[in-house]
Amino acid sequence: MKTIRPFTHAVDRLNAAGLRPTRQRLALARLLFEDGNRHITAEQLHREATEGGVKVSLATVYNTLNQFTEVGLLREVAVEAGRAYFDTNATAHHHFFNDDTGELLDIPGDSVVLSSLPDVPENMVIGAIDVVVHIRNK
Amino acid sequence: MKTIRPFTHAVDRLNAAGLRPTRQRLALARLLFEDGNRHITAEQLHREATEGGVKVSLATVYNTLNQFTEVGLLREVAVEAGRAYFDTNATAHHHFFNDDTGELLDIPGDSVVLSSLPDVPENMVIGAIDVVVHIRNK
DNA sequence: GTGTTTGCAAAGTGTTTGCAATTTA
DNA sequence: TAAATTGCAAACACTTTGCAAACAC
Repeated sequence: MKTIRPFTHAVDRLNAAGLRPTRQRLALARLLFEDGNRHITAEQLHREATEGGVKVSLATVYNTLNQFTEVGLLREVAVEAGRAYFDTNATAHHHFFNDDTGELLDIPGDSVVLSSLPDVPENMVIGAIDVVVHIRNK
Repeated sequence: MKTIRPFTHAVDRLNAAGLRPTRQRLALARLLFEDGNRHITAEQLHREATEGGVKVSLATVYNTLNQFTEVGLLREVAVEAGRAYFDTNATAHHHFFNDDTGELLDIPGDSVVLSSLPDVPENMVIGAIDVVVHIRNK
């Protein structure tokens, strides 16, 4: 055994999520999950797959990212209108967004903490909380 | 004088920002700023203007919203990919976003406070900080 | 075999842009 | 009248969808 994988194999992830481990989904899952936390757009993932010799259409990349998000494997992060970012870390955490480059970055550890939660309007519940700290070159 | 305006007149705002007070910009500025804090998309503002008898093209609404944002009259809030929201309160504050209805709402007062700011990557500065609390019907 | 998934191309959103006509200063 | 602004339509960027062919179980 050469490497220690932090999580299960891609096949197991897909099975656990009830998604058939097709060639395309497996390849995308490996790209997404085998290198730790990633922040990626559909175009980026498609390019990576293609350059890595994986034949998959852009439409399938979109569909797959959406499916993965639905089953909780990914989290979608809203940072700018017009482009969807997906985060392989689906647990609660926050982000830097580089407005110059479009790069999305985890904010390490607990260095941002919300000191209190607001009162939520009547009959509503809180879903996700997104904190995006926009940064740019000095 | 019938009403007390919390801020200057639309004309003055535009002049102060170095934008010519054209018929379209004046009408849009009134819709945006005369009723206090608003959260609005280009489509919504265009519909409002049209229904209120103001003739203005959707393209001009987009251009105007972008110009207003550039000069600091508005703030753009990223809440979901694919749609831009503009906030007439350009000062630092946070938002509820109703995932069911697409409605964007100020979080009142200081009920959310970031207890500490993260260390920013080398040679970078913090621009805006967006906190979006997603809510939905119970 | 049967139901699922894929790829393609077409369609769908939301937004920006080129340019002639209009408006503003 | 010179420069800025507008409206229209076309272009754009990103994403979704319909459907026949390919695939997984």
